[in-house]
Amino acid sequence: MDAALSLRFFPEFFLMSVERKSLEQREQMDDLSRLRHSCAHVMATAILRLWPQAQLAGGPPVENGFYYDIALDHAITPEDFEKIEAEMRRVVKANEPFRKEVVSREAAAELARSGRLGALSERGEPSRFKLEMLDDIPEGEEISLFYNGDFADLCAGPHVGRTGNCKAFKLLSVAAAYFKGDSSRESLQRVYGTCFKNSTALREHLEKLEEAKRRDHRRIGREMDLFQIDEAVGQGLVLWKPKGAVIRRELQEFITEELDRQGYSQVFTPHIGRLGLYQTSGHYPYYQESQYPPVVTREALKALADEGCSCAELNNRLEGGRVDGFLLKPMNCPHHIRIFASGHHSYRDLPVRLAEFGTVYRWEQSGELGGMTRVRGFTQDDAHIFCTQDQVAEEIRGCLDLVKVILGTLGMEDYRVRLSLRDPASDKYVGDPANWDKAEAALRDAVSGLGVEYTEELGEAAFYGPKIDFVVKDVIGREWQLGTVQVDYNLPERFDLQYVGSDNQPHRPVMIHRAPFGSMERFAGLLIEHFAGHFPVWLAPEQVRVLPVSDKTADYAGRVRAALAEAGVRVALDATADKIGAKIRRAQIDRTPYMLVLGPREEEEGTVAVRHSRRGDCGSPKLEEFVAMLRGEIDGRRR
RNA sequence: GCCGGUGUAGCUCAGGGGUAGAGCAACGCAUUCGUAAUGCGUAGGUCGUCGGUUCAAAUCCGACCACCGGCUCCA
Repeated sequence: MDAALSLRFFPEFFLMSVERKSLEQREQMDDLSRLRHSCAHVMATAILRLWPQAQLAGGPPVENGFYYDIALDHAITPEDFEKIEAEMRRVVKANEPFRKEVVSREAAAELARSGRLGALSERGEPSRFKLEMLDDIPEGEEISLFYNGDFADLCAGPHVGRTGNCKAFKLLSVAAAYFKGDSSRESLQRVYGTCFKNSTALREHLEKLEEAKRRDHRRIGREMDLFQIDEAVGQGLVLWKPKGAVIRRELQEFITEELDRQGYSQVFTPHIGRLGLYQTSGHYPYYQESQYPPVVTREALKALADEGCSCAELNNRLEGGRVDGFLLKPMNCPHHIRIFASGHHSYRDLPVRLAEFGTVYRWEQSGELGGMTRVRGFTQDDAHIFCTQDQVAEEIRGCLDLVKVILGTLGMEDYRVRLSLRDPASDKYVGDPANWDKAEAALRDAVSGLGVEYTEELGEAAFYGPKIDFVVKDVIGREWQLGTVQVDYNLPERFDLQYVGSDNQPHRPVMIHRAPFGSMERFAGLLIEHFAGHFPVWLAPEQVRVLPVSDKTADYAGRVRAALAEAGVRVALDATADKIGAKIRRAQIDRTPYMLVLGPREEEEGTVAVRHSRRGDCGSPKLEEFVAMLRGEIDGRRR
């Protein structure tokens, strides 16, 4: 439900592994994917030479490489990589041709039963995964095998000509993956590797991975002292430290200005709400798994104790929502809805737009937590719009404009837009189908007017309404949902919301959930990576650092610092006895955008020697000129 | 939650059954210096936690916790 601002995550490799490609798509598979797919076979060949009993599942190419899923009693570790790679090099050197053979379903099944598929020879054990994968191939589709040397695999291809083409490869990691992505099935070892046309391209890719590590928001967050996640406080709970808090404050001010411009009303609501509120909304008890357990009142606890209620019974009643208490809010909409519901509304009052930086809590699985992008408590730049069906289109346009302005100002242009529509064949959706048609048309209309590419995904809508998501990639290529705009026909119904129309009759308003950042935590994390910590001046925790060349200009440096502070600039003074080179190096490492080098020359002329952390030497303007220039850059939120 | 890996000073890391190591950062002293590291010195750690084996555990074993990668999930 709400989803409003659900933080969704679609690993591309997962999609690729479960999607069945059409024949045409396979034909079009680009050269690099083909090469990587072949390299996966080379790796499988090598692994089977080392461990002939290995059972292979699937081994497709993925965005930056390939993997192969393997069941094996020996746990493959990075220490094995060298051994496997050495064996792979032998396979490559042998330059075996990839040979395709189209076979009947029965012939393939026979080979799988004899253990010959995904193997170097017949084995005592059947190729159990291949057998099942064979069953998944639709009737009528061609069934083909690929051979290289002794290795035979069930595979639709296509492949490169010979193993000798896979020259530049490297194994990267090993991880677990469930067979067919089903957590109730066997857990397999997934060995990841990458392959390029030549060693130069491979080296460049590996350097890119190293660079990505340096940009990782967890690393930069620590280096720049922006935030921490403290074991003593709790997993997935972010502490914004003073410097990180500056960034968040600036972002919130920025968005608040935009909201004021667009006619939003700001509200504040508490972090908790009564269980009944969430029973009305439908979030409790159905989504208990992803919530912190309720805060039960003393009275309720005492009554249960007096009754001699057992722990098991208490658990039952809690799960059934039969114990009174409060919930840490998993979303903000119910609170906002109650504000809307507190008064009568004429159609003339609509739309009502209630905005809040609202902090919500969700019990994410421990294995899913990480950095700022997946946490258990986060603040959404949330708002709920209550409007008539006729106003939906216009409101959606406004929401998208907002997202676009925000991402544009920050220069985050590398996102994709996903339009999630209902599955016409399903009947799980609430609301009038005619209204759905209108809402979907309005969303499509708005998003196509945005001037960015988008994909329509049927069946991806929430049951309560269609939505638009802005998805960006982090530094290691994982996709994260940021901004979202969602239409909701469900909650107005559940809370029996009404307004009086021009016909003097009660009508049901439509709700729109939207959050341009998604959450402050996730957004800040991705922003850190986007800028590699080199924030534009308006966001930088420390905007200017004053660097006297020696103690002789300490007084002048002090006056410059004071003048800047007076002008509302976040400025620091490096009064250490270090040489100027060391001071510059330190400011550079701290990613302070502007450094002012002040020596006798500047003091005499009333100037400042300006150095920018990325642009280098920017000349020596008069102090007043620099202040004016800086204020313009800050106030204009220029990048 | 699942599989695997990791956990030694604030950070990056070495070491490894017998008194805990380096570089950077911090602190002190000297240096007063012009665009990415001045020199010398000082201080800093129950080696993630708990338990076991041992004369002796940071080191070996087990459990737990946290982090990293992936899987699953994500109203």
